Amino acid sequence: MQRKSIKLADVAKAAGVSHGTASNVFSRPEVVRPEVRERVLAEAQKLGYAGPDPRGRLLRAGKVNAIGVATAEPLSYFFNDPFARVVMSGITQACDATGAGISLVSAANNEQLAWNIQSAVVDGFIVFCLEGGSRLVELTRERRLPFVALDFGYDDETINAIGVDDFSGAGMAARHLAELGHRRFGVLALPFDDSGSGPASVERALTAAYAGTRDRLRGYLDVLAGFGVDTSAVPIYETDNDEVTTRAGLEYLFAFPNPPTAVLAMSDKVALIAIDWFRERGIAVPDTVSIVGFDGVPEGGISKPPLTTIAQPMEEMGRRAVQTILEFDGTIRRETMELRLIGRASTAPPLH
Amino acid sequence: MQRKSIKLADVAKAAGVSHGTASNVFSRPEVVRPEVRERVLAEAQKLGYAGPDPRGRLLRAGKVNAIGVATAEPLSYFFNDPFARVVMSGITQACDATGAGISLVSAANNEQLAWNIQSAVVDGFIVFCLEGGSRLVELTRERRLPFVALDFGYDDETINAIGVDDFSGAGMAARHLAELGHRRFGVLALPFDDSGSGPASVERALTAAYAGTRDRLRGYLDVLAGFGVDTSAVPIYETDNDEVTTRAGLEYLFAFPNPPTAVLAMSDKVALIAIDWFRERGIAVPDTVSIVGFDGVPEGGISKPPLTTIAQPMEEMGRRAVQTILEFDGTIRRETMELRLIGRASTAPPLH
DNA sequence: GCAAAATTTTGAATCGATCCAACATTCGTG
DNA sequence: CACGAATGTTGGATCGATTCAAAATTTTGC
Repeated sequence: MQRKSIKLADVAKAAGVSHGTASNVFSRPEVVRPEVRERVLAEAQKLGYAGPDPRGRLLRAGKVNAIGVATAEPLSYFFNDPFARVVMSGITQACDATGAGISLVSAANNEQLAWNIQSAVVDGFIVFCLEGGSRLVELTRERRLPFVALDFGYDDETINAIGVDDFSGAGMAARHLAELGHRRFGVLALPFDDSGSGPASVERALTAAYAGTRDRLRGYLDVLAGFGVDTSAVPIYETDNDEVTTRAGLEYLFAFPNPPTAVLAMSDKVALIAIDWFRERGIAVPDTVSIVGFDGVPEGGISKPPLTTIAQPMEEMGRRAVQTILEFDGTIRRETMELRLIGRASTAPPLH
Repeated sequence: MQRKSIKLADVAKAAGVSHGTASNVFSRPEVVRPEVRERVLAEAQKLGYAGPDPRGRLLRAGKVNAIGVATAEPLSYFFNDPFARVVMSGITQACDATGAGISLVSAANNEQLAWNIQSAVVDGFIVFCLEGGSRLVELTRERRLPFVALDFGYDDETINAIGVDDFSGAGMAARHLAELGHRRFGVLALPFDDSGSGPASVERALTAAYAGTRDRLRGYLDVLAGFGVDTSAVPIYETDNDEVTTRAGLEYLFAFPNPPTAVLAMSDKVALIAIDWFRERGIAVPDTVSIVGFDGVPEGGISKPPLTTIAQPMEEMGRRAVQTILEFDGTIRRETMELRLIGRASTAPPLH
């Protein structure tokens, strides 16, 4: 805009006062004599001074009053993914209440991500730990700012985390179906590690790198075993939590001679894709097949049929995350939030 | 964390090099001898140095590589409002492509807002101009950074803006209904100014402070007049674009002895609330009443019945906004985006 | 072995503010 | 009028880095 940007010192000089006084005019106006204040303000106006540059202020001030929200997904994730959106909703509530700002941090490639995390001007980070979360956590840790991992997919006890009890949550889903009378199951899993999708053996699944996925699977199988199901025969398909791999997973599960009467999906997203797939093939839900999701996203309430699911208190998690950052005092805080079975119309007793 | 935070100078001293060299180790590693680099890095590690503080860097560097997105609504608006979400989706796409970050700026009260805008560390602003937009624009203008107003609700030719042709868009909606044969209309308007909701006269509406609302109304009436409708008799209700006032508006419109067969809603949000209201009362849409919305939010595609609407290219607007900021060269850019009628099942010829 | 060229390192200047101890001025009061 | 208190103003120090011209060192060429 200007040839060279005006700074506070220029204004001070023009008004014939010290820069200290000029600074006071803007940051503590009551301390300077009205007459002088007017003069400085007038001069600032004349020079086209844009007001104290936050960069300068920031350097001096301790805190920024903004928190960073980081993910390894592209930025659009925050606005398009249902889970993220609900969590963000909770985060914004807490930020609105305390007047804190939000910086969205993310990047397409890893290098960008590192840079973006290193250069975010924030008081702390909330990290969405999805696949590849551990790298993100390392990057964030290096900033040595308070940060909290959301949805901890692994068990590093040295960082703040807010997560859920995947094991017992999955158990609730399995028990719900088993109590309805189901005995033939299929599992649509989330990624076990970075290696891609496909059918998975129980052994592989139980030694998965991603603790969240692993615990959910353990939760399923543990309960099913209690109901006398031969868990080693339960087909498991590892999806990428996307449409293509979920559909591939369904083809796999329903190619068996004795297909499942109940599907355990590790995310609502996968479950909703499955419901579409069933409809397309004329497979009745819940009459022919029951399905339970995981997460509790709003979309699950309006699908046809509405989805039975294990709901995470997403908004609450977002709010807690902000609190954890703002109130951080050096002691690690790890919270496990309650999961809740929401029984809707996608589950029913098996026909036979 | 630390008693006192480690800075680059400390590391430099510890490693026995100048701070200039220490700086190079981090920002241009290739320029310093490997041996020295290792030593500095090792020392940094030992001291627990968190890497160059972005605040310091920022002061020196010209640009921040982040853009601010501002609104007078609370932060949750960005994640809960359908219109905002789709626009944000476009904004994030453009930011992802260029590697820019996003800071969300907003505040519950006006004072906070001013402060937040003044202290946002960004290269420019995208301003969501809703009600109260002009104050927001003034605040932003004072920062003397590039900024672009989205959905320009008023006609200040001195600022960048990306908007739509409200007049002709509204005309499309009205023509669609008129051509179906409708002659009795009701209008659910957005706010005309800050003064609250209620029935509005045509005169008041046509002199409204908010140009967007005014132009949409003019667009409706202009076309309707062309079809021989007595526009002075068309009931208009000013809503706050929320549930309560929309329902009040519907009570008003449908209390007339000869109620409308077609409703012109100035936003999809209002239109979708209306559809709910109709269903609750057993009023068939589109058989008894047709309704056209405005905006083209995704929800309109899955309502029952799906909503006929005037769609704004929201994602594209978001993308353009980012470009406008990043490519700003001092020349004002005002873009008018194309609107498009999406005909869906909420409109049909009147029964009689 | 030495001058010239290439590579590294140095340290002062700068970015734009805020803070604060010291100094200056004004005011009230006996 | 003098003195202490109250109120305003000053300018140096600081926040934490980057930059760049100049100085120091190493390498190259002959």
